[in-house]
Amino acid sequence: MAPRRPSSRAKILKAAAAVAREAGIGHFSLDAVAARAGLSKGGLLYNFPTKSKLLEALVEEHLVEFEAELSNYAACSAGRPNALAASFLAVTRDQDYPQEQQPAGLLAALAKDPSFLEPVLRFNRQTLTRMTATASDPHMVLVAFLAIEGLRLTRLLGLDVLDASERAAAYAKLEALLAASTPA
Amino acid sequence: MAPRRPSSRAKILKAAAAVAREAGIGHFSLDAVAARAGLSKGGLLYNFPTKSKLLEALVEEHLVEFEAELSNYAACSAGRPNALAASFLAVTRDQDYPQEQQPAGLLAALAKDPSFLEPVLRFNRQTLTRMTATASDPHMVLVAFLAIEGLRLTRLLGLDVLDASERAAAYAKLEALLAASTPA
DNA sequence: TTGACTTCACCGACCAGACGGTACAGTTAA
DNA sequence: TTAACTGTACCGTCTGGTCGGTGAAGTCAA
Repeated sequence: MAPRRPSSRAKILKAAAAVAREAGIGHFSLDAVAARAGLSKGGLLYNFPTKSKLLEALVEEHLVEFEAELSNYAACSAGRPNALAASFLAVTRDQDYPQEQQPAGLLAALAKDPSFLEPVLRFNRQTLTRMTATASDPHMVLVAFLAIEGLRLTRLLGLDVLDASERAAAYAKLEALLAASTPA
Repeated sequence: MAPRRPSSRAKILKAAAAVAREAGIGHFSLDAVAARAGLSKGGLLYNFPTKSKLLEALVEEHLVEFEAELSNYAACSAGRPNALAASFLAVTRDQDYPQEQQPAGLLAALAKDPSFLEPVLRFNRQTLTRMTATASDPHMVLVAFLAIEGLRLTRLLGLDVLDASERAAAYAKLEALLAASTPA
């Protein structure tokens, strides 16, 4: 599991993410990744013996990064009601990047085989379970989770219809709902 | 615009949707669509001169169907607060199909070229504008819209983590929030 | 009526390029 | 020396798209 030469692997993963974003999913080719990483195809395939392994690693990397990001925010939200949901929201707000910076690797993986997203599904399920476990109003947390996923996924797919002020309003409203949530 | 022989076009579009669902996006090939439609590739390309045109039509068809569905529900919601949002929610609830019945053609189109989803973006933008225009609490409607999109997109991508009872609870909570919404 | 001609809808062989993956020889650091 | 790593050449497959047909139906002049 531990890479012997982490620099190559990391470089490749970064290049792969860039290719997925720029070339578009569906044009995610090994040649493109190798070229982008400043590497020959042989070198690429030495590090990732198949395209599937590369996509798997890309999904894995994204999850690890996101998890780290989430726990960074945990401190700020600690003690507040619905702390985890508030962190999830805060991460999403602060990652409000334009479409060119989305983790398109997830989509490239999906295009190859939907089952590559199973780790994401497990992570989301676990996060949701933790979020509702301590919630004063679990149903409100469900709605908030869905809204946040709505924000994240519309962004990922380039289907984000909210303008900047609407997004800000949505974030604020969600924060308020989470902070004030009591069973209806 | 009006097809001279609608039967072939309709048959092909149906087959294309089926192929997108069953073969998975990324394996959406013209040969597969032609075979599924009981047609030669030549015949397919007679009706849709390029793959792009086919995907375009697939997206268009989906939007038309969804729009019709939405206006079917408009009557039921008429008069209620946030009528359009309520309809949008109701359609989403009643289309709570398993993942095998999702409009995967949208993803196939996305894989080929993200700009194929622009009509969807326009439609969503328009729907959201109409939803907020008459809302007593526009920010609540924003949140509801995002939550519904969350439901729809997680479903589409196979990332739906809610179990049946949670989904039911989420639908109910959203209905309640929309029905009772007054400015916070 | 009939025969020449046109259009429509479709067929299927074929092609060129892209792509994933293999084979293997070379290089370099320990 | 050896093991980790890289580069290059190549292969087979898949796939979108082209192209020359084919039969059925219709049109129309003589």
